[in-house]
Amino acid sequence: MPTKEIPPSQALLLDNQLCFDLYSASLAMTKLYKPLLAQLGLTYPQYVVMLVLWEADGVMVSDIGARLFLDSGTLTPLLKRLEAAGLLGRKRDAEDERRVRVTLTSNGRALKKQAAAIPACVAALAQCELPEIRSLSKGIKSLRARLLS
Amino acid sequence: MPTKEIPPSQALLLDNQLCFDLYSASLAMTKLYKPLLAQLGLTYPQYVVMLVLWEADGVMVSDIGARLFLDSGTLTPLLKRLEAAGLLGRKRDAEDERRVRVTLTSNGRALKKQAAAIPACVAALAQCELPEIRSLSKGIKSLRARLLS
DNA sequence: TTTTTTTAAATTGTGTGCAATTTAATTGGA
DNA sequence: TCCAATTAAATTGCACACAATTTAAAAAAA
Repeated sequence: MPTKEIPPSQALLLDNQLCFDLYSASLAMTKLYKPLLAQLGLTYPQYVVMLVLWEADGVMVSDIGARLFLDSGTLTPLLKRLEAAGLLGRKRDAEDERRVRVTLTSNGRALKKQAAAIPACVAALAQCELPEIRSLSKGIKSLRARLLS
Repeated sequence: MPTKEIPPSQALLLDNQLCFDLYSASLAMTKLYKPLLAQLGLTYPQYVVMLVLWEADGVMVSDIGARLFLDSGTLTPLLKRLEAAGLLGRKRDAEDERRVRVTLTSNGRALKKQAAAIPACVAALAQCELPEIRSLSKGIKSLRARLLS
């Protein structure tokens, strides 16, 4: 069985880099989403921010960052674009003026209905069955947890 | 067994998006590589370009793009930075002046020795055993092939 | 209470990704 | 042969990611 160590001569082969599998598959996934999200006027990172807000509206920028593993340097300009698009509002918290609370507008909430069809559409385009998705998802989440620890 | 379809009410939950697992794990992986690659003066995308060239030197920009699924809009400025760093040279092909051939310098070839330790180092930091890496890699490569088809 | 430290966002600067366009060279017909 | 498609890089413009710094506010310490 192929469980031997990788010889040094093959350690740097591109095809042996799990990092590149993740990197290239993530970019390929984003390309698949692009035409679907374009119909909603969203980029992929904007879409995942909307996913967070559709689950829990009225959260702080830092809460979104903790959920998505992104910092304010990424989120602040992205949230400003979503605000300019009329999908959400940003307001300093009265309790703690350091924090900024993000709240969906009615347009932002309404967009969820249009997004509802996307996951099934992507699974179909990717020719993915549910068991494979579950298995891959579990393995990648487990890896991610160790990468971030 | 948990093989039932996902109900519509859960289809948009962030934790059910394989795309986000890939996206966040890829970014986490890049963060793990960053301090290691900083010692070589490389970013992560620059590193994968060097992996390609260490396998096959003297290839065209389009060959690198085909291998990495990246276009000239991404590669041209990246290759210019690697050229400015003294790791490679870019020269118009005499056979076909549209094409640009990329060739490692002696410094670029020498850097491979310093990079040799990186894969094992990453696997250790990620607390990854070889069977898990192989299994994940196989599953993600298979998915990527369908995403790009 | 006053000062120091910590914290949350925002800002700045660099390096990707990629769509769309441009430039220049090659190819493939009329 | 000449000229219209095609092709390979480069260029332009926009949107991330993220390190490093800044700003302002809250919390902790002296």
